[in-house]
Amino acid sequence: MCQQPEPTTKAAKKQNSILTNAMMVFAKEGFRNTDVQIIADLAGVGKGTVYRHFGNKEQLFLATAKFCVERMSDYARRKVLQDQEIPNLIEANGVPQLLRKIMLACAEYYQKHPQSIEIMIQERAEFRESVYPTHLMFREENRSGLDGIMQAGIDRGELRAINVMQASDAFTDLLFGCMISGCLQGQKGKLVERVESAIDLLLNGLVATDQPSKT
Amino acid sequence: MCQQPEPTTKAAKKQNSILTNAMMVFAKEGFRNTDVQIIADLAGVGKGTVYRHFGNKEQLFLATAKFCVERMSDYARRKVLQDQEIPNLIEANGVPQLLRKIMLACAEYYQKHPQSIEIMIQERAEFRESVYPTHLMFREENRSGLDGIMQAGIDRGELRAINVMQASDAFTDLLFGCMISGCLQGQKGKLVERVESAIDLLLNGLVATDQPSKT
Amino acid sequence: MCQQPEPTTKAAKKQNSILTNAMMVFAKEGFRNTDVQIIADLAGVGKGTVYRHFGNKEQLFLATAKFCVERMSDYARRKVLQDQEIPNLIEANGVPQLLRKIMLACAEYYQKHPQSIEIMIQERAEFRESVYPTHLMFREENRSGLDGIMQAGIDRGELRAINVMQASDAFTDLLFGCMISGCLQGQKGKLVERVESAIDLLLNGLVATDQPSKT
Amino acid sequence: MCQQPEPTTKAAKKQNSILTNAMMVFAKEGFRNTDVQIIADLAGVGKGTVYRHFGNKEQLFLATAKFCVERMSDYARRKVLQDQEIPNLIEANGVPQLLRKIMLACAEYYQKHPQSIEIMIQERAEFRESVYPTHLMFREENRSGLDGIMQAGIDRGELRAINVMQASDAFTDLLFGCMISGCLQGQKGKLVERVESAIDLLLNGLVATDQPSKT
DNA sequence: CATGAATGAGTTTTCATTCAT
DNA sequence: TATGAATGAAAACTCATTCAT
Repeated sequence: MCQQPEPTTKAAKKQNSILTNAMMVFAKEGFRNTDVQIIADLAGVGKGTVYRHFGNKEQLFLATAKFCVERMSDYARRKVLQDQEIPNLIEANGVPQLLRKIMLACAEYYQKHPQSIEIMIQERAEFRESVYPTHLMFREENRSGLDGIMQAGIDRGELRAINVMQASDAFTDLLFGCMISGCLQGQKGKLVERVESAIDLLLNGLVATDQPSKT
Repeated sequence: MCQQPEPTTKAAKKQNSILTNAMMVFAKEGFRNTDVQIIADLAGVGKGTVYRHFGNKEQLFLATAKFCVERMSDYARRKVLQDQEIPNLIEANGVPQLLRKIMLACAEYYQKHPQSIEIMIQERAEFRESVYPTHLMFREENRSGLDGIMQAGIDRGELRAINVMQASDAFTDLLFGCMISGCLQGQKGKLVERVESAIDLLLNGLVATDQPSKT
Repeated sequence: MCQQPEPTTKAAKKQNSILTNAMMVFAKEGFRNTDVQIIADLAGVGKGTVYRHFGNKEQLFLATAKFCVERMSDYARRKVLQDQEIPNLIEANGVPQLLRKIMLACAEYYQKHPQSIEIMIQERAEFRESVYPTHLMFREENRSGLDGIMQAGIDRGELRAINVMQASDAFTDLLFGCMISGCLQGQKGKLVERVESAIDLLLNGLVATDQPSKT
Repeated sequence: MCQQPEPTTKAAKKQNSILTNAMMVFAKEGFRNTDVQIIADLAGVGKGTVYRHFGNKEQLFLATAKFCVERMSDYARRKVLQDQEIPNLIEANGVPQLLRKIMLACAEYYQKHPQSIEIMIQERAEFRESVYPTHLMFREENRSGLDGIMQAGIDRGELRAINVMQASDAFTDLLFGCMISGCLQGQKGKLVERVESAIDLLLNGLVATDQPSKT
């Protein structure tokens, strides 16, 4: 389960090999530090072939970033949905638990593939506003999903009557922050743990709930 | 109030001018994309002078990052403390409010100086684990302060009996995430707003507190 | 006769062209004074091509030095041997005459190609002990030949019972000295003459042979 | 005995210190590789002072070369003459022995101060024909002396009736060759030995003197 | 006179991109 | 279609020389 489907055509296999190796090298060396020749060598193709397939280094990188996000997305979707529909999952888990599962699924993927984190950072660092970052596009696409789940949580009385968009942002920002700052100093292996703790705090809050009585 | 003290000696002024311009250019172009010549030109000095002062491009960048973090730190300290002691502030504001103020002070600085955010991202992207990132060192230095405030909050019954280290991490990760993902697409001007909303959610939680009664 | 065989493949021709021009420029300007761009321009290739073929300036220079020594070696070998075996030559000429011919063949080459002398000096000046100089390697390879001829001379009663290694050294040192100090002030055209005179003196000695009778 | 007289005035001492350190650095690093700053630092003066005294790097180097040759010359003169006149020395030693002593005195100096050899090579490599090399000027100045001694040797029947100029050249060329090629591979300590053997061969010749009997 | 900070011309080297085979 | 040799623009860095203090 949770395996990537293998590409079938020969051309697709070659593309896949290039992207896989590009991911490794870009993650290890950074975008500017990466020599396309190295990627071509690792993929076992000529440099010209890389350019034929992806146009230029920038597009190769962006394709790599997209590749990473899609793999993450696939992984999380399979992991969370497991062939069920969102409403069923809400019913079965309750919204808070479902939100937790979604975040943890993402964290799990990134913990297994820390290269994806590097790619994401490289993309942000190199392309800033000039290219709409792949992972933000991913977030945008999935925002409505997250927003919908949150709204359901409010409707079901499981969540406070918060602003769903702000809450979605807080969720993803928190995930981001954990990934970027938390994966240094050998902490890469503890990403899931860190995200879990952070999400629990976000769900339940830091302030003592019997606080009002104090007033 | 909240102004940087100006450097007095001539040499310090020159260093300051180089760093200020370096900050602008590195933030705009990214580390690898920056030609040191441009910084020298903007600072009104020869390229040799830049190298004389900072050794090489890498050290120039790291000095710039340190410069940014120190300015942020000074700003937040002045803004939050206002010549008072932490215990007094806790007494006067309560812990949740104080935590809010600290985060907002940081957010305010970064909203005013979005270049600092870029510098931070560039540092992470370029130097990864090889150099202990300046902003993480800053965080490390200040962690004990944040931890202490949280502990006081628990002792005072204002915060739940959470793990203070995890909570500190969650706070800073959230701030990070907001800065990095939120400052795109013209949202740089809304950083404070975004952080404010996120911190409120983290403080109060998403889950409805009267939830148990529903069961 | 005594012509270099031309390289056949296209790649070899290009390498040859680069080396030939490198020899000219290095000899004229010196190693440190030479801009690789100039060599590339003269060879009619891009600078990148030069680096592609030779790695860096240092290796380009060392390849040039090797190129020079090999050409000299080929020239001298063809000139002296003329398709005969050493023993035959000894028989036909006698050892002193053969030694003379060898030295003169080398001198002839250097007189025709004074650039080779410059390259040799540059190599010694720039790389000192760090790289085992090309021409010393050449000497080492050919020492045994020279030693053998000398030993034959002693055996045949043509040479005094000298130490053959010391004598070989003296021969080559003398050639060296003539080349380096003698090729200044327009004396380059007289190298053969100078070597010839010096070798004759070395062969026959300066001291009057009827000297003993004076005692 | 054989000590350099110390400079007396303050300015002269400073010049001397600069030259001594320049000799060390130029010999170790080569002319182009040497940073004038290093020399200034070692001499304990400002870089400006070096330029004030010597004009530019080239002139500093040439002054250093001159300094080296003069020290060598002084050393050899003191060592050979020992307060006597040339005619007396000829009378006392005979010409062949005197020539030997002269060469060995030079060799001794260079063996003690191999840096001087490097300086000589650097000068030749860097300045070629453009500047009349210091050591060749030295040779020119002393040629008449050597020529005179040789002529005396011929007149006294100690030397064959050779061409004295050619013989002088052969002597110095041989010394040169020994110095330049012989002082590699840790052989610097054996320079005197090598020169001694070479000079003996040059004096006595390689060809067997009873050769005529063979006819 | 002495100093050493400032300068910028000059060089090496890399690597994205092209295009002839 | 695939290749990889060729290219040259671009950038980091050095250091001889100057000159204000």
